[in-house]
Amino acid sequence: MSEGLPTSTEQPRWLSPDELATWRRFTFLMYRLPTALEAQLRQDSQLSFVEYYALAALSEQPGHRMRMGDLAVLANSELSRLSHLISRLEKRGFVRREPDPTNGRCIHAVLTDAGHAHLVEAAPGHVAEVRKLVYDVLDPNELDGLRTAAEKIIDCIDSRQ
Amino acid sequence: MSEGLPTSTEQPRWLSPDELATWRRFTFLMYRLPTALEAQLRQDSQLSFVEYYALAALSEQPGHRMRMGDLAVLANSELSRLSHLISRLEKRGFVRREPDPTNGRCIHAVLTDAGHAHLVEAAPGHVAEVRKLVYDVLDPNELDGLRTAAEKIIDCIDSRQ
DNA sequence: TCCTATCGATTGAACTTTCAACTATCACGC
DNA sequence: GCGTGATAGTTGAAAGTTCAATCGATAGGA
Repeated sequence: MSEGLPTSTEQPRWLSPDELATWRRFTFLMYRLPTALEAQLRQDSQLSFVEYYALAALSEQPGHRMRMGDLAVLANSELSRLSHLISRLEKRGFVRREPDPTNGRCIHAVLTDAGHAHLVEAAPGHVAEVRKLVYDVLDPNELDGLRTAAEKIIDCIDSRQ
Repeated sequence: MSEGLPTSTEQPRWLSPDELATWRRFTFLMYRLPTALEAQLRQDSQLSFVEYYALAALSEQPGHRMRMGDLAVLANSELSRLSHLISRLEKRGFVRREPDPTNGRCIHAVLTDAGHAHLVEAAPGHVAEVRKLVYDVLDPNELDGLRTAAEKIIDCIDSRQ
């Protein structure tokens, strides 16, 4: 059913045609942009979007290491998903697991040298793609708007538990 | 690796700290918003985001029917994904397949009465969620900016094949 | 007419994500 | 010290997606 035309007798606050058009463009973007970026990453570096950002997050930590739970937050993943993902990266030799000496419950994901090297190879191509698809296309004003909008929506989601 | 600090000798056009911050917020949004919307849809209507928009697209067509390929475009899916998805919806009685009499290669996905009824049940809750998370949060100016930004990025992606 | 290429769609296998159940460790009150 | 509950992470199965192979229908040329 179209969100533009009420056919139920329930809530009356449907989207206006204009709002609907914006929504369609935006959902399309939320699908297409990740797809486009992943295509480049897979092609050139055999990495998915999440894998790249997991490695990237590790590379920014002192000691190239991080607790699984913290990494899950940075990589926008649930713990279970991250655990599987790290297992796969471990098999490829990009990451290893080490127990946290200060807390027996915690596990550190540690970037290996091979993993770091792979990331260093992958980063320029990925960043170039982000530039081409986003930063070269929007002017600073539009970028700022995007950031504000993103922050507002995220705050709203966060504020509901 | 951080996109903010070059460690490779290749391309020099890294993101500035400001650009990087914007990018992080935006990727976070691209993950969180669909997740939040899907949570509501699954909870209240046992539908995924794609399933909802596939049913919605069908409901807007004359005869509540559409060729698989066209539906794939509207639902932001590849044909294979859509084929599996329609099979699942078919099992639940929301959709059926019919051959296209005008072209033996084509198949129509047809919304059943049960499927339409389910969509009518689902729509108000979903639209309310979109309102709450997006339209109630952004002012018309910001919405407009979002739309322009989305259009520009999509155009850019489309223009590269 | 036949041969080939292309199109629209399906299929099954491989892969990834999700979900629920489980293990192990720690924190706290008693 | 000893249960009880919360925390951190893993695991396996189920669900969903992606990829490559396939199949039938059609279009276009020799």
